Amino acid sequence: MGRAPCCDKANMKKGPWSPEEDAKLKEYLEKQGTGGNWIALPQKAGLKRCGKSCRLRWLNYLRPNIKHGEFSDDEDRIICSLYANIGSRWSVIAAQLPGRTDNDIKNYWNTKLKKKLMGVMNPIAQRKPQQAALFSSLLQASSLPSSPSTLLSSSSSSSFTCSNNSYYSNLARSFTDPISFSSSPVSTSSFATASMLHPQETFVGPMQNDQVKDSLIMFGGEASCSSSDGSCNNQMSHVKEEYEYSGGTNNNNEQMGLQNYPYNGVEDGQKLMVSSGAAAHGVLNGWIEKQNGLWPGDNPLDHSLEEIKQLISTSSCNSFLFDENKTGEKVMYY
DNA sequence: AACAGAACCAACCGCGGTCGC
DNA sequence: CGCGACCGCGGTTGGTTCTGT
Repeated sequence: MGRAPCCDKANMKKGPWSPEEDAKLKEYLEKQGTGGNWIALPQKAGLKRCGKSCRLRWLNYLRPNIKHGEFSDDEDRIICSLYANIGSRWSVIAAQLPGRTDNDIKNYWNTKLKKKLMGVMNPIAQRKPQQAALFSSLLQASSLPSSPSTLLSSSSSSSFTCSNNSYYSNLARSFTDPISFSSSPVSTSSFATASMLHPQETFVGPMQNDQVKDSLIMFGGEASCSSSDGSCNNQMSHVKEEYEYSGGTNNNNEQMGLQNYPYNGVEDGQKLMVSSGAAAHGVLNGWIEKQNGLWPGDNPLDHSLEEIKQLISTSSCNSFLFDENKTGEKVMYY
């Protein structure tokens, strides 16, 4: 019954690997391979290490063609784009970056890239042009549609799936308090909702009340999606309610067409809050403002979605496929 | 120069899915 | 079919290095 015990942990060495151990492991793996069994490997290789530890050491450090050091701008964009799409699935992201390990990318994201992005968010509210441009670039790198209305009008209500909705909430999570969201499940359970804030509504967040002007539009992650097929139709009612609350008009149809949702009518100077569900608890994330008819991601000088796709498609791994039919935007499968 | 705090990153831990018995 | 080991993943920890005072 069952397999043999894994390893005697009491006799296993832990902590940093010595050069001698590295050499032993590398030599063994280059000659013998894993043999499909990491657990038995350390004994065969003469190492007092757990098989899991050996595997990790090999994958993250000893494996050939591992790339260490600075991440390039293109790598940054790919990471941002994929994180916005699929969340913290580091192994999947790593598959798009040859030579990078999931651990490496995870560390890079947690220690540098996330801060880089978060550092951009506050100045956005303060309208510092240079950083706003960077934010714009990152939004575009994240395959953000040219405007919220693009996202919304491209989806019929019945096909308003989590794949679409995770898009904003995952992006929002990129900018949000890691304590609040780092442990949140990713794309399939998150949902971006939207609401028009009533001008008189009390609003607690980083912005001062006097900054909250008429017709603020809020995007935010919302409760988890419970349906087994990944669809979030139950959440549509939430959107609908908030829309009704906002005083807007809708067609009273259960399958309210999202094109009726008032993002198309957003005017210059109105702001979009990229946020998460925790906004209700006072955790906000940042603001983007429509100016001259454009959202930050509209800058025609920025990388297009096609360029991002190209970047990804020309990388070594072809496990990703864009499903153009589902959203016309950015649902990815692997 | 010494210390404190921040940043970095390798390694560990625990969980969920898979598979062998 | 059920149990339990194995595998791979993402989150977290803790030691080391860097930076500022």
